[in-house]
Amino acid sequence: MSLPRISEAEWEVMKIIWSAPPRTANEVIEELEGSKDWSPKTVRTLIKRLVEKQALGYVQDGRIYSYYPLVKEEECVRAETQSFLKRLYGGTPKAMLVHFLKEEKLSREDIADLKRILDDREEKK
Amino acid sequence: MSLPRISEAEWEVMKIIWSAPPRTANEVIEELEGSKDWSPKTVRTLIKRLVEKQALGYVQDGRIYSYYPLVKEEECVRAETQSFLKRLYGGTPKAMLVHFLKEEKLSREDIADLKRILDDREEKK
DNA sequence: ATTCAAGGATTACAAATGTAATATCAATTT
DNA sequence: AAATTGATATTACATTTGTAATCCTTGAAT
Repeated sequence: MSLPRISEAEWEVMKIIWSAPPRTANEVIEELEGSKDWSPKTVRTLIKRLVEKQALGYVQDGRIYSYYPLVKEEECVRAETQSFLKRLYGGTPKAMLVHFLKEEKLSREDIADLKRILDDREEKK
Repeated sequence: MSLPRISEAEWEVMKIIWSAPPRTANEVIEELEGSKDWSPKTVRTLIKRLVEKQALGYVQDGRIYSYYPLVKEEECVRAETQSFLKRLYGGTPKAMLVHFLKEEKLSREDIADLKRILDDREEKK
């Protein structure tokens, strides 16, 4: 089963549903209210498209639908990440890591954690 | 000056022109022949759109144009990366870094390099 | 001078995306 | 029973993107 292509706006919806499925349309709409300035109609359109793409399924309870993911978050994240990596960094993770480690905001603690992970890997070799 | 939005296909063109500007359309077409199965017309369309978006400028030599970037690669990469991070990882790079540092193929040398980068950052604090 | 080929310019056209508005249907309220 | 309300379903419409094809122009070949 191949993963559907999830657009930028659709990701916002998926993230909410992944975070605690199943969700009704209104729950999604409400949760998006803080972050996005979308009309409820817009959100419903996004949900509908995700159902068409078979990224979401639903169960009906009376006249209310509750939507749940048909695709796993990790898989979608991995696929997106691969495509992103390939597009921007020629597919090799190291260039990307260098960029991130150099440029992105990391706390001192984050840095310590990351170093520990690298140490760990070195030992296992 | 705000960065233009560069589409997936357009990135392929930009990467080539960034790598050694300026480039003629034919040079870009030729270089893409190996990796992409695009008609020369398609590549020209992409170039034209990038000019419209003011991602590329050109100099004319006779009837041949040579295209050069109007936007910096690092800036575009950073912008794309930010948007990607925000979309998939809620804006915090750490989760992603952990994943990659743990899972991706890295040589012992890569690991050493990465550690050095982290050390460097720590000192600058 | 005429023709032709190769650039660039213009046009094409469907699918995806952002961003809704309108229509319909059923349950709840009066 | 009629009206209202609040779900879902259908329709809308501009922009972006992928993927070219056709048209126009000019320098080169004959």
